[in-house]
Amino acid sequence: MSYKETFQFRRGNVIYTEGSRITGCYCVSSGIIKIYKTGTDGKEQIIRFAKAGELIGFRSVFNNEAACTTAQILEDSTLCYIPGELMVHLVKVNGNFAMDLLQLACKELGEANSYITDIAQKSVRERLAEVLLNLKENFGLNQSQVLQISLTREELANIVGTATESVIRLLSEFKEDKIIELQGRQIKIINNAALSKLANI
Amino acid sequence: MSYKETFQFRRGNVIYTEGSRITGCYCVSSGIIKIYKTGTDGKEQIIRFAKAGELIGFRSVFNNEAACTTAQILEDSTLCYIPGELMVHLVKVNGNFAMDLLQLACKELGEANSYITDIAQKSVRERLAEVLLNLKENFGLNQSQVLQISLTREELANIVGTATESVIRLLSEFKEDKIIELQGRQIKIINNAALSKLANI
DNA sequence: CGGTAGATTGACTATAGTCAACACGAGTGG
DNA sequence: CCACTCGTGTTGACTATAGTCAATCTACCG
Repeated sequence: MSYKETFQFRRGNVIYTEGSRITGCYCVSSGIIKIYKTGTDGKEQIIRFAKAGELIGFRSVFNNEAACTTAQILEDSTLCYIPGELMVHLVKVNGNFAMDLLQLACKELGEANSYITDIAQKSVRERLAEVLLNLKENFGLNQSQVLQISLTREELANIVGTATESVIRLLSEFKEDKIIELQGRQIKIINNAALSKLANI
Repeated sequence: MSYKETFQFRRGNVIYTEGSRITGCYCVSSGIIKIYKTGTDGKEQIIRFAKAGELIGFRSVFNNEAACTTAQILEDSTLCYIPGELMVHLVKVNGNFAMDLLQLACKELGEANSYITDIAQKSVRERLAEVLLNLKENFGLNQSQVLQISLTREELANIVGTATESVIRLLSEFKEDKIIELQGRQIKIINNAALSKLANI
């Protein structure tokens, strides 16, 4: 694909910033990207993570608007850049490509709607349990049942939509109840059923 | 357009229910539709309203999934039904149609992301103020500055993501502060600037 | 070895949810 | 015509949940 250029990025690098113009999207070859919005008081709200095979930045490209989120590397990544004009061109001439993208956008929309309902209606405890299950679903566990994504307590709080201290207290509680084990940022899931129950899904 | 059929619906009618299969989408000719999800405890979370010119149900059609929301008539409506196969066909053969839909999905996605951040980070007071401003933006005011959409207190609560009683108390507060006036379900906005300030946008 | 970022804990507070009682008006059926 | 019910709105009292602030603690890094 002569149109694609690949780039390497390291943890902490910012791919694009909320409010900036972007000229294309990126397809993730490897690594993990954190996509977040910044609230009025400066607090991050993590919207989602993107991993290998996923596409970021397409919303701004199609709407021809400034980015409404910031994309930052969580784990060293390789990304392919795809120019906006190419994306638009492909959508216009290739019906299947258009359908794929539409399905992608609709999938994210469905997830966003669930997220809204959860944040609006569930307790922080329920949401944290659910977030752990989602992370397990998306990133899996290694052979020792440890979540294959490393997040600070603050980042966890910024997914759940709560204060860092609340996450810390709840994680300790889950640990007390033998649902998880903690070792620094490593979170080991030992009682999946209990977690599902806590999440109240 | 021989493919289109139009239907009349009355307040309270349900167009489709969360979990059900739908075979096409509806384009709103007139009226207002309430789109909501039901949380685990049965509480409605209103995701958005659709009014004349807007399209509902396309997410399920493109993803070929059960509906993830319920669509219910808030104000008597006329809707055009568009079969799913036609939508998919048009996306595949008409590049501009595909782009339009993609832009629509992306627009909703951007709004959903903002909504997530707001619910996660703002207080109920701020969110209620913001909701009133959004309703004004989307449905306008009549000549007496009254919001052109009539919602129960419970529905307001189900947009904001809070308890009915909290909405009632906050509306009374806004009234005390001469920001709005209330007459049953009619909400008159008298101090827009104060409302914006409260919403902390 | 000092410095820094992140993690943890305790104490306190505020925000918002719950529960219960009551008000009010629109319809309904005796 | 009147009692009644139902849905909605309102208010008060209480409670619980979660946020804030401050003090440490820890690990890692230069």
